[in-house]
Amino acid sequence: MISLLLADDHAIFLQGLTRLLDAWPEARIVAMAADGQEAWELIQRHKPDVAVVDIRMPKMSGIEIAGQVRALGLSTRVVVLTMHDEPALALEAERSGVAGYVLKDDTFEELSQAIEKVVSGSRYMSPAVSKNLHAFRLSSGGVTLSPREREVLKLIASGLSSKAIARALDISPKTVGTHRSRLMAKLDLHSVAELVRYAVETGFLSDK
Amino acid sequence: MISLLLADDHAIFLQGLTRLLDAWPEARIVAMAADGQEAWELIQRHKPDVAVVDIRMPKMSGIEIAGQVRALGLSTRVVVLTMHDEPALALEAERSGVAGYVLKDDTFEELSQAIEKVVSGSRYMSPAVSKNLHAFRLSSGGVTLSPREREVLKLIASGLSSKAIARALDISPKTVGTHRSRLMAKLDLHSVAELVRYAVETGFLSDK
DNA sequence: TCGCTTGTAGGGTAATAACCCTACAGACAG
DNA sequence: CTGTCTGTAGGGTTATTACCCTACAAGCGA
Repeated sequence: MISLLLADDHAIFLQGLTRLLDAWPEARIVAMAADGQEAWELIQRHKPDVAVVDIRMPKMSGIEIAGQVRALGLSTRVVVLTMHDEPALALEAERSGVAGYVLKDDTFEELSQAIEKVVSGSRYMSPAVSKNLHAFRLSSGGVTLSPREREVLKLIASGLSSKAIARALDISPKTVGTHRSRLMAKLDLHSVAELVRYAVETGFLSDK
Repeated sequence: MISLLLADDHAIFLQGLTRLLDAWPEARIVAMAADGQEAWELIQRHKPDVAVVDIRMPKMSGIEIAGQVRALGLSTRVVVLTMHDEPALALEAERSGVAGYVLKDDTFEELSQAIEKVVSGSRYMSPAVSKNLHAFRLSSGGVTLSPREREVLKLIASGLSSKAIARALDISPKTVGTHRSRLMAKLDLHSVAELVRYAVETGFLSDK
């Protein structure tokens, strides 16, 4: 019997998912959470076999949870459930030690399969995502943004000007400009508008 | 017995919701759809009492469906289910004739209440949203963007420069600038970055 | 009819962004 | 220990944006 923790900030979704999993004999739900921090605390307390967590949650993202789980060497396997079929996010998840990656527009069968897969020790990625991820890697998209670049990107996407970002980070506006240029070069984007769109769509603002 | 149509592009969510509604004796699900267009066709065919639809769906948004339902004078009441507690979207929904507005982070009880409410002829809006909507209206946020302004906003958020937008719409870059200024004045935003963020977050790109 | 909004377009100026460089210290990987 | 990446910062130029105006015809609602 697989012990499960579920975390999602959308109550209706959580309720529905609970029903689906209740009807699945392989697993037993041992805890539920409505935000990331709560989920993380419950994982430490209950040490479930698998934690099924949303990526986009208040306080702490599913990816951060996976990072913590790995950092503390817990045996819990993390399966993230997300709406966005976003290669950049999937890459991020992979790097954080996420064991399973399932889309909300996959079916429940896909999810239960993922859960079984990850308890057996392997990784599972929704076919739709892995296909895109592959294409993404090939298309020179396998870029890694440095922590500082992420930080700057987040601020750009928040609507701050270079000058404002410079003040916020206590660096020169020229340095902000350099970071912006490098971001644009790496991502092959050519205007703030595109950067902001990229950031919002890949969840830079709300997730991390 | 209330007849229902469900539409959501997230299969897991739809499956979970189905379980929840199956266990609710008041209603019977007569049709389900995975995208907006399919939902709209099934509404015309089955004429359900209530259509519970996601806002953000491929091909056709829940708001567009509500508009069509009203345009054809169908008796079906539309309840939109959305993740985003976004006053601008709620206003848009209200104007399109949506009868109920429920957030995915409300509970199922909230949804069933909304369904009962709308069949009885009244409107239902999730308390969290109506609170924000009220604040939004007061805070001079009750702005209406003209069709042309929406169009320009969409292009700005797509990453096009004024010059490019001018070419696309076959108008002068100066006119684009005027639209941009008016958008910024109306929305109290002061940079493309903020406009793009606003557009993406209120779903201008993917929803409408 | 009067006022308001819309869509169009222009003249200005100042600030910012976008793109070109260079430079250098520290980290880290091969 | 040599090369690449990162974070820092500067000098340039040009393009674009942001913010001032004005203007006018069309439409719409009071």
